[in-house]
Amino acid sequence: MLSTGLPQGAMPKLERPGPLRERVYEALLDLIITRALSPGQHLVETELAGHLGVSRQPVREALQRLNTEGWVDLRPAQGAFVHEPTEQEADQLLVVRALLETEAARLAAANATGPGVKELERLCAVGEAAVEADTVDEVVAANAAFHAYVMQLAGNAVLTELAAQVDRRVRWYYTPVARQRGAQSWIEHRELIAAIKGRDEAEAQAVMRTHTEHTRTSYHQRQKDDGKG
Amino acid sequence: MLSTGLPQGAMPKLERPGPLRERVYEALLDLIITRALSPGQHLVETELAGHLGVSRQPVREALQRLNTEGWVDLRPAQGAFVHEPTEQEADQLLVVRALLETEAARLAAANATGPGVKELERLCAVGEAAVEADTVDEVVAANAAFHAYVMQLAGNAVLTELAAQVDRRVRWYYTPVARQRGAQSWIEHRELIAAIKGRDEAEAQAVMRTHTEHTRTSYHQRQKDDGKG
DNA sequence: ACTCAGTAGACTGTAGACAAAAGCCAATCG
DNA sequence: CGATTGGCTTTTGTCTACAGTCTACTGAGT
Repeated sequence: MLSTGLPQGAMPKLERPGPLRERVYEALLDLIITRALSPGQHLVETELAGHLGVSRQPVREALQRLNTEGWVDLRPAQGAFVHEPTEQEADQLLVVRALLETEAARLAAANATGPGVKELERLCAVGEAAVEADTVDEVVAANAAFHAYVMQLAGNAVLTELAAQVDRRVRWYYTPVARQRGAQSWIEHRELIAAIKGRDEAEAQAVMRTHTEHTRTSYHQRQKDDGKG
Repeated sequence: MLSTGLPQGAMPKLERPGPLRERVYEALLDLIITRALSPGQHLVETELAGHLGVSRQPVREALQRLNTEGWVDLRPAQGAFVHEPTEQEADQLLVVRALLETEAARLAAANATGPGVKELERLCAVGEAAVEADTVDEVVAANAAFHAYVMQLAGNAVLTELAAQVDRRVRWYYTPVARQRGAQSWIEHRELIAAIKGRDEAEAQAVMRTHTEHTRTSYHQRQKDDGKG
């Protein structure tokens, strides 16, 4: 029992810098996602280390983790290259993402609670406001938050972990498309909330499948537009 | 053009040792799966390094990869501990595995080819022979090979990658159970082959779902049996 | 007898140095 | 003129050393 009488909530959780490799990992991942490092680019350990002000070791560890997660390709005795996404791979990622999200929607409907639905509605409102304001970054963020919360409601940590990885990579390919179907997307989110609220697993599953399928179609449409533009 | 007249097929592909971290990774993973390293055990870098005859660095890199894949827990400034599987986590893994395998079955049915079905039948025969001979290790291996080939027929590399990871972890929990339902399992495999051969996506999906569900039930049954002892 | 401070040990986290492998370019020979 | 071989440069792969941090034990004080 603590006898200090310190207010529990006020503990500032004094920030530990945490392992360097973590921060290097996040820094590099950010650089890749924002296209500051373009696909196919050769990443030299000493350069990155010097640029980030650390030694080679944390850089190496970060690169290896990025390798296992598919962000960079690590060719033996030659170095790290930013992964080059292919059309085929993008499609496969979308298929898997659809699968995981659909299952999450079903489980969310099965486990739905009052507060959970309430939070979903709040997140949805945030997203709709962002669409109204036409602020792309916030729309993307709100979309991610909404899907993440559905995933959380599913209550399956393994599923969540996998979906997080797949989602980030999908979003890497998909960011330019986000704007195109802003409004329609949030209408479908509303439908999903209704299904979850009614604890209708089949309906939630169907809605999410349609939703992700629309995203996939939108992506392919974008590809065609780029081709002719 | 090679003018040396060397026989092309006879090139022994002289084995490159490959990166040390890879071999350390495989060695450690093997030790974990075979329970030579028991769950919760504290892994000391210097010990492992000395025991394997290498320096700490490759060991570190291997441990970090094992960490991202969920085999060990890496507590900061304290070291690596072999992950301790919980009942809940096992169930969640089985759910995800069922999901991935079911989708693979559907895709395999969609993409089925003559040679592919033929190979499935061959693998199934191998498995049935192993069951007949009652050689546990071979049954497990044949089962893994069969499911891996179904996955390959699905033709989705991302799905394959994820399923491989999940499968290995499931099998870690599940190995002691494998023996119990040897025969029934291969009957269901035959049903799956029939569905794929007929290119009936819905049927393949349903069969695989039932199949994985049986595995899950079997696992829980085993848990109860262990409990009563 | 119990609690708490102080201290010593062990292990990880990070940095720097050395050695080996792969790619590249130029010079040489057919 | 083309192909090959040799050396050179660059980059990774590995090892050793040092500093920071956490844990556990010991000993005194209440």
